[in-house]
Amino acid sequence: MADQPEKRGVTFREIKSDLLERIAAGEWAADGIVPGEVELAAEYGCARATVNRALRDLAEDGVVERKRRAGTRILAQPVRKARFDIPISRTEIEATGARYRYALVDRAIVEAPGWLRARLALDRGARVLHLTCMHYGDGAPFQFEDRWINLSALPKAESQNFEAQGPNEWLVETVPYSDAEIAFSAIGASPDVAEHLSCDPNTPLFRIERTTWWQDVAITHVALMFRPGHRMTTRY
Amino acid sequence: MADQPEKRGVTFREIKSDLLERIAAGEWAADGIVPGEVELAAEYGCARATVNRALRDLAEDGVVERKRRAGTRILAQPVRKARFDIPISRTEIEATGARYRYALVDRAIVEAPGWLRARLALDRGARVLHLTCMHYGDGAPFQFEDRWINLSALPKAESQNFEAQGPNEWLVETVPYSDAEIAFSAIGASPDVAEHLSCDPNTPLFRIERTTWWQDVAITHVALMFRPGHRMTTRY
DNA sequence: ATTGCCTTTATGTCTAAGCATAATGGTGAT
DNA sequence: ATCACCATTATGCTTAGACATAAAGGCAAT
Repeated sequence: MADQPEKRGVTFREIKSDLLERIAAGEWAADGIVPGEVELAAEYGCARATVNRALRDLAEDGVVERKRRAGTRILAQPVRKARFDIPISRTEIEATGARYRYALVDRAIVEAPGWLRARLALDRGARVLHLTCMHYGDGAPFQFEDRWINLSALPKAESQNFEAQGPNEWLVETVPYSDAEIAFSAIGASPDVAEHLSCDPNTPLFRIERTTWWQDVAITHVALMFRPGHRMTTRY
Repeated sequence: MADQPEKRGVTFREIKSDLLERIAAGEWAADGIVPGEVELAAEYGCARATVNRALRDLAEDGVVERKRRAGTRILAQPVRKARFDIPISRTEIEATGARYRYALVDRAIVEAPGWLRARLALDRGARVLHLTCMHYGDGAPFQFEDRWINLSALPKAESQNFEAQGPNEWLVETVPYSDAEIAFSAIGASPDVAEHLSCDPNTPLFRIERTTWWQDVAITHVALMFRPGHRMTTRY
């Protein structure tokens, strides 16, 4: 049923898509366990590493689940995994061909409010830099940024005025590769945000919140509110 | 600078995180090109395949970009890639420990409206199945589902009444592995949706829209409106 | 100057073989 | 019966070597 006796080896892509078809056809639906790598390699007439690569790919796509010794199990209800690019606002705007403009709205050094202390695991009385900024595309409001930077983790931020360059870009340059937690949600525009985005208060806005760590110490927390009607899209 | 002369081989994970550190430290920031695989393999004292695995992983994470012959380039403004699990509502609700309940609100076979024809590339006068459903967690409204199914692509759907099983689960069983486009946005609750989600009209709701194809023919389009305050979270 | 071809080169992938590791299931002692 | 330990086994990872392929850059003919 799956026989590719090419002289040149079978590719892991071929194996992957063949396996996908066979899974979709329900070939192993019974107990949900796929034959072992050795068996599949024999069947496809290739090395085990090639089957391994195909199965590893399928596992990354969320089609199967692999556990040592237990074998490769087909997920009954595949958890499809969508991938999103998280661009910085300049890139996102310029990708549409629009002219990007940045503006600092407000800058203040304050004691971290309770909700932020909890979120970033800060000490009582920790000082944070609070920035609010606007990002425009072709002059029209695109995104409102409400950012908090942990000054004890990133004292350099205190000497930045963020008038010319947005904190997002500065942070990407300064702390480029960090861990992050990201959350998507909807929120009504507060009067202040509504003003900046030129919309009515309580207009539903798409919001991204992101908390960023570097080696387990919290660096920054940001809420990004997009102009009304913004859609974030991907294919998978 | 990077010297792991262990007797047992260096792992690709070690190489990956070491490379990340070196990239973050700006070691090759100048022209943005990382040494070739052979060179790195010599430096780490491991096989090229191991370096390859590490670099491939970094490329998948959006840290570097790899091109044949051209080498491995560090992305100046790394497009970080977040991965989201797209669960079906039953799974999502049961994962919180809540009791799941499904209800069909409405079912009708209609001519596809213009916006849907455009989106799914349907012929004029194409018939579609329009379903609206509710998903509850511990009796409380969780998600409102507004689904359209292309009957010419999936005639089997017509004989389903969807009273006991939601269309999402049925589709996952029936057309398991398909292509999809997904979009996140915010929208105000329509009076109808507000009623079902027990909230006020115009309450900001997080919305997921998904269009699904199987072999280039559109199967279904769905809009999922979540209860107020819903957050969709991931780490990366 | 432009076009087309050819060489070089770095990544992409496959093979064959081996050791590592985690989970399972059985065995034996208490 | 219970629990600690050990053997088994499927996946996870590394090695060393080879061929494939795409892209860059140079060379040559137009």
